[in-house]
Amino acid sequence: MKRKRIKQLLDNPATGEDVLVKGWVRTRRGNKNISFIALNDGSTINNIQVVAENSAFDESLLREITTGACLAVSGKLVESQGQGQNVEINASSIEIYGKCDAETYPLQKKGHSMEFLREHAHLRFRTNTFGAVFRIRHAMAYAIHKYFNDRGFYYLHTPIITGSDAEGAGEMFHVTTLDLKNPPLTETGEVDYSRDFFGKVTNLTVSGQLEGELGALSLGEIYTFGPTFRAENSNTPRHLAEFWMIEPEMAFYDLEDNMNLAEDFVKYLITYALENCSDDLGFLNNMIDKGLLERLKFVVANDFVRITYTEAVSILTAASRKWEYPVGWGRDLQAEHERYLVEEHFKRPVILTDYPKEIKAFYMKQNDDGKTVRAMDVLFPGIGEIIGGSQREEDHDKLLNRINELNIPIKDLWWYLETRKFGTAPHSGFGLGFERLILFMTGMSNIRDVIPFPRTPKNAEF
RNA sequence: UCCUCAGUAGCUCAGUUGGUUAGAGCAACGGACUGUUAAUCCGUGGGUCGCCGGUUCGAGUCCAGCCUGGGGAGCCA
Repeated sequence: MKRKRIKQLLDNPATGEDVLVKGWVRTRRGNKNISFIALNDGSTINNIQVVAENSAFDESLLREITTGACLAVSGKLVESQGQGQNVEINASSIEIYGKCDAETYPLQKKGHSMEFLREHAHLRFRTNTFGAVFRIRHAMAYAIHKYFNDRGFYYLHTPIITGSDAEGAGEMFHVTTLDLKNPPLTETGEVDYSRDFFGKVTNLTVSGQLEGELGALSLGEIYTFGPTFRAENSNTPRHLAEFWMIEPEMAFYDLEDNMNLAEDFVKYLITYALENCSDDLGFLNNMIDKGLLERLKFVVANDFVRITYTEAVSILTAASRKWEYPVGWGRDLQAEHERYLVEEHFKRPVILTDYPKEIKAFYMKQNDDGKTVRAMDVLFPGIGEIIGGSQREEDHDKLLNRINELNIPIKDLWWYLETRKFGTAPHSGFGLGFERLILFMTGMSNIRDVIPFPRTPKNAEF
């Protein structure tokens, strides 16, 4: 008999048929006559109830059906006599693939703290919460590719190892094959990277943007979706040392087009989840965050507020409120300021644009006022900046001047500058932090719980 | 990295001004129960009190250092 997924049985229950399911025991209840086994195979958050008449099975086999054990069960799918489910399987045979010693298995029938489960990341997939989170994570990854593919964007693979040290997005992880105990040295006593694997200093990428621009300036619209690495000593519920980022980059888009895309994109993803992950979202809404569904629907239904940095500073200055950090034109906005705008003043997602050039990256398009750049940050309730992007500076000389002002070594960026020399074009793009999106989508509160194996300072277990 | 809180049974926690043998609920295990839904009821076992020093007649409790984790901040996505 061919195995059926539990999702399939529950979605289209063909009662009366013999079925075969395989999965892991969530709980087993019963008395000396009958056993009820809740079985889950990961296809859905819902379990199927297996009913076994104890007299039909060896006592030793029944004893081994404990929480966590892996079973193959065949039997007839019937309407349930009990209240909690529509259908159940009357087991005719049970095979135990993997026993699970109840005395040493870390997961219990009852709830565990997120911290405890994080330390058991190899097993936490077996919980309802993490099953839901990682099914949603998958659905979002798929929806991202679908969104862009349907709109003529090309998926571009930008390098993970980079020789460019000029992206300026944070501390980088060094990549080397040199013997750290005994590295080759130059005459002046420095490490001689010309004898390293790539013949130069290399790092793990902090962004695929610069390479993404190269693709956009010929392919038109591209996006990247890959791992990103930051060696910052950040210890917060919103930061990872290894995370996934989506970076679309579009020729002929100005900042307005860029904002329109970002807003449409995020709303599409939320809508996709609402339509395709309702069981998992419903569970998370009940167990993790009672306001989750309401918030997701609200974001889809309402326009994002769009204001300039300068307008935001005015609002913050006028707010009758004490700031821990001062507000003033030219200062970067702090978390408390962003939170006020999103969660109190506007009570909806906010896109801030046209920041002072001093607090933004070198590649952003300079406005005519000489003071601001065509930047945009999309701020979300609860998680802060979910998207950061800009129109890019396409003017070769303006870009070169800015690079020189910031003392960025041109030898690392000659190829980037050449795109402005040969057939330059107005273009824009942004970066969306995938895990921050998943935080918002699931109502989870710590970013370490929305990536299967989090990498953070002092933690690379599993 | 800074601020702050915490670390006691498998899990979640209590533990009095420092004082004899460190407790509870849940889980596990044994038993009862004719269909259970985080089943229920009765019973049993289970401890390097994060680590290392110090103070003291005596430290889970007080002090110093370190480690780990949570929350907040910075950096950012």
